[in-house]
Amino acid sequence: MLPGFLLLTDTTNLILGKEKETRPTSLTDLAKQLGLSVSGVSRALNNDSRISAATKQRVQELARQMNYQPNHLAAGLRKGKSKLLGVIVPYIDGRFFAVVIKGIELAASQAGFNVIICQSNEDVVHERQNIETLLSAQVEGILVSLSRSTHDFAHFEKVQQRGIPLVFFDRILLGTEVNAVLLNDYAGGFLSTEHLIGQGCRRIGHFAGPQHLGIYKHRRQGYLDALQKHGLLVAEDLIVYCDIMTLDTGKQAMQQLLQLPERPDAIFSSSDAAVAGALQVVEEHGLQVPNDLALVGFSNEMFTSLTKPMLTSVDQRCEQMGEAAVRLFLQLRQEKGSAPPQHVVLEPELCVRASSLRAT
Amino acid sequence: MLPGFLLLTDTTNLILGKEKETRPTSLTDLAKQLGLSVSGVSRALNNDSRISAATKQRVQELARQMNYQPNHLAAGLRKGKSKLLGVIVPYIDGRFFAVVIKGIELAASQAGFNVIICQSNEDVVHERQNIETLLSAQVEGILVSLSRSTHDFAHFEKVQQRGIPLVFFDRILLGTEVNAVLLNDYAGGFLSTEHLIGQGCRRIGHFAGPQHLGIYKHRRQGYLDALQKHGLLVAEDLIVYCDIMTLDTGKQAMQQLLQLPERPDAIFSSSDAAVAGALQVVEEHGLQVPNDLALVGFSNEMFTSLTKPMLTSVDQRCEQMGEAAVRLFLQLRQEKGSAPPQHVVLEPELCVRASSLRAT
DNA sequence: CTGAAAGCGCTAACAA
DNA sequence: TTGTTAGCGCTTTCAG
Repeated sequence: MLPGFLLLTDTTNLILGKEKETRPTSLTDLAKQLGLSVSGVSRALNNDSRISAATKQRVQELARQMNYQPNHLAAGLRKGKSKLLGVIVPYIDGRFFAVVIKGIELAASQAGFNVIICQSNEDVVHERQNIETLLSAQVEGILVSLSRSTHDFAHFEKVQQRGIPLVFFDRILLGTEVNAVLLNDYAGGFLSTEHLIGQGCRRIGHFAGPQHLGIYKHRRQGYLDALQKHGLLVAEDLIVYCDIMTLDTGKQAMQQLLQLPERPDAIFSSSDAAVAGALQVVEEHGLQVPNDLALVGFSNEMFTSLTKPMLTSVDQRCEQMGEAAVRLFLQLRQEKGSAPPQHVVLEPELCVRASSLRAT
Repeated sequence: MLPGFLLLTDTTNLILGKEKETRPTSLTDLAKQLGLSVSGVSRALNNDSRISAATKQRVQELARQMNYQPNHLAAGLRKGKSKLLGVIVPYIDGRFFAVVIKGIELAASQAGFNVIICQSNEDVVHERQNIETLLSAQVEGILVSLSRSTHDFAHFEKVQQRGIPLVFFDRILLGTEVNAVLLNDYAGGFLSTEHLIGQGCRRIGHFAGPQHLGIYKHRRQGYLDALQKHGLLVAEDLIVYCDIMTLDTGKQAMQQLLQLPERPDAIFSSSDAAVAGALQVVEEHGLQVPNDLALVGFSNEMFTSLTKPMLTSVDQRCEQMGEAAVRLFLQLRQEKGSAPPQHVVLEPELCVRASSLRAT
């Protein structure tokens, strides 16, 4: 065994205080000390207009001294407002959702909300359970990105009936009228493809994701329309449909396209991971990226700058998406559910890197 | 009284329901409907031993029908238990914390806890504020990974005084006795360095992080001890201290070491990002990895499998760390703060890849 | 086996 | 300007 543990517990100036288990100070405690009523104290602390500056002073002074901490549970119960915001994501590791959540937490805390995070693990059963959990926690709103296995809407109706604002982001169900923050995935597909065409590519392949999810469907449509606009033929055999988009499925997809009698000279992939896999396969075949075959991915993952060549990719504005979702929630809360559902659409940015920049 | 209950059982295929804003069903509502007392209903739902199976049946039946949702705020207020667990991390994007949080959320939800996430943004001022927020939210415990700018402990004492379990993970302050879940960073440094020595490297450089953080200090110590054990000289000019560890600081550090009269033949870096930067620089200098210069990073980031050559790295058991932190919290809650502070230490795993595997 | 009543800590009518 | 009172929804004694 290595001798390293000792280092972990070296100098100790005894900080852990188990002296006195103090119950948190309550309004009642303060009131007693001051010879005031609880409501008076409450008002003083909430800076109510009709309380003398002098008493406010006194109260706030003592509150600080006695280390008073308001009890949000109690206030929430009374006011019917928990100041809690629920978030459901398929998973939390992975850059996209992590950054979206960063944006959510930032915007929410600015508005005085705490954020409760749930993961559905891409499983609709979990997702249903998450909804229950969040409703029990009395959240004032729910932000959701759907699990991959969600095909119906029933469990969200309960939320709507309660009049709790519900905002979807990124992943929504096609054919539902809901409030949502979305990336313009169509534009992402269109721009990427047009960029490749501009680089002189003529046989552009596509790695497509599951088409019941709007994001993948739209990326594909953008791709198709760009081809059409520039008078290029759409060849269905150049499109590979992947159920999930990973490094490995990207490899397989690339293998498949390289078998074709006439191989593609570019790929627009709906995922960065898949395109990273493709890169490996292409090089194994002795082809040059980007000159023999150009690559564009989607999501602008961190690793796109670490491969060689670096990968061109579409940035999804993750952090803005989180912020926008919170803003939409705050707005819905004002409107008390009277407005029709709306979509906030963010525009993607094409980050051009070496994998699609041909020598001219 | 609202006549709205009936609507709840209506078949509604309207997707956006703005028909009727129904107040959530309460215990009182159920009690009235059943001709029972609230306490009876409460007991039935909590499966209390001294209630007839028959009534339990009846109650639970109606509860489901009326879509009853327990109010955790109210229960929490009454019982003094919120079933909320607070988490403070420096930031949430970046694989390490994201995965730790995944582990936390998983373990916590299994124990019936909801997780409130806060980001300190590496700022001690934020961190203090996060503590206030979480205390107000009446969390039953707090899991923290310190911000980079935290050098004192004052804001945590308040938490201890309240008797709220406090568990640190990964980043702790040296010289404090606290409950913590840690990686054996020392072993990580030791194993990495020994591995490089085993590959025939003799001048091994090190990218060191800020030494007031235990993690970086221990990694460096492991490195030093491994050198010593194998009779290699420690050269201080082979160690570069980086304030933050990014791709760019890694590049700079590598530049610096390549200027030396006698350049290193390996690097053990405290960070993957930095070692990825180093890789780029090394290749610009026309050197071969790993034969001219071998590389080992730390954290086992996803991109370590995407560079060429792939990067050897130390896996930190992120998900286990999250789980372990929750378990420790649950245990402390049982013990009511009578036990001395303890450290749970997880063993790292060296994931050997091409960047450190020399041809034999 | 079940009911009545008290109260968690806070806010907001209504009084004074 | 302050106090009184009631109650948010739930659990939990204490009595039946």
